[in-house]
Amino acid sequence: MNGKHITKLGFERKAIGLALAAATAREGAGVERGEILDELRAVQKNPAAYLAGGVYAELAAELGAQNALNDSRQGVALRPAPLPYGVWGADLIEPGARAQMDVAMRLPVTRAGALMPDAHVGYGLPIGGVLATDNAVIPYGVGVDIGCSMRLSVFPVRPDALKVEEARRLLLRHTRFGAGVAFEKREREDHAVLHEATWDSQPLLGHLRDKAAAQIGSSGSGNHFAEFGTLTLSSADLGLEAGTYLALLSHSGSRGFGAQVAGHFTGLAERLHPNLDPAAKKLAWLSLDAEEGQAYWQAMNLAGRYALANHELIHARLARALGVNVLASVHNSHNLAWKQQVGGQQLIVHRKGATPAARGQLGLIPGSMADPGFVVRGRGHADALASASHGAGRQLGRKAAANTLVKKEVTAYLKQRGVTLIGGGIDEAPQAYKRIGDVLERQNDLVDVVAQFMPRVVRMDSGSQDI
DNA sequence: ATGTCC
Repeated sequence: MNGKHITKLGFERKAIGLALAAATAREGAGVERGEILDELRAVQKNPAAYLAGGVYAELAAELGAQNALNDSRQGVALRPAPLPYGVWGADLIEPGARAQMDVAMRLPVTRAGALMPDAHVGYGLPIGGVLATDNAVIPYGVGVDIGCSMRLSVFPVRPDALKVEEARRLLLRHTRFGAGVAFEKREREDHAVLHEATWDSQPLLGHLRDKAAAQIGSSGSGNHFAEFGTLTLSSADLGLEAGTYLALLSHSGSRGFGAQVAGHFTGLAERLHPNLDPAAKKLAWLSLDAEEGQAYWQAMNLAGRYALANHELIHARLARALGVNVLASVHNSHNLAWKQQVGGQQLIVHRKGATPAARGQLGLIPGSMADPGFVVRGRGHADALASASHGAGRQLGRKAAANTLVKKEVTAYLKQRGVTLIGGGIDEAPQAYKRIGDVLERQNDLVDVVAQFMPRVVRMDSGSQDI
């Protein structure tokens, strides 16, 4: 047992020494390390129960004092009722997602919020949730896949000039999917984001730098995809004439790097709020006045830039393989927090599966693997905190989709729309998603449609059950 | 979302 074991449990300042002393005493009494660690966790969870006496009494007293200090500083009581918030497409949103948003609107740090029409249940804040807080950032208000984002490239190529077989070959050769997937050293591509000084600013980031370098330019699993399709512009926009174009659309995030940053900081936030109402446990926040909050903010923004760099490498590789230059491109992050003016005050606006939609801002809202996606322009709706949905949103959870959808029906849906799929799981089937037309209709005061993108050849990771 | 505990 050493200081590393203790600090890993989250003990801080004077509690580190006291925990170490108690652990050493227990070791001397012949207790196994695993059991001692369990005891330390129990003391941490409920210090009051150990105050009366015994080897952990001093530690319990110190933890109690630290908790009281944290509580008085940060305020852990929830409001008795949620602050009011706007809901777009209430008829499309399951009660569980509303209940999660209600809890978020009761946090003492919350000032405003909104729920987008693609909303569904997530960890902590629902997917499709927008939450504005005062000087505090909530790691699970951003989500596990920090910086998850979209990118569209439009090519100077007629859509039918790229044959299905060729598109398949290009995607298979130039994209890489799957949890844990990385590139061998000789295959790796470089990017300026890997050389930022930010990596040296925190031990955690320094530790994750190699993983980030190995995974840059890859696409991950779940709902991530890269697809060739047809972009239709009914009138001139994006610097392009009206017409149809070959385009590439990708959905990708910050891979293992971002996931580990999210896990580290949400754990830290939970430990800093031991007395937070259990209903809001996954909404534990970090104050931006504290070192921890500043460290998360720095790591989160690095993960955001890293995720966008992933897209850049994927698009550059495919454009190179096609032998063309990109005519126009659009990108946006939809899992991130921003400093934003809300009602004359600067707040921290978390978007967890929500597209930034300030007035005039371009964004991308995909439909499903076999339904159209849309290039949109924000209308800057104040009550939506200048946001929109980030897609169609799930109407079936992964398990429900795997249990209820039939492979034959999914294949028929793809065939009917002329979509070729590489990989993809039944849990990502179009039928597992809300109808994108319904979702767009519910937010026509949040965004205007600029162009439509119909997928033709789609690559995803293989899910639990293939299609 | 991630090889599901740095």
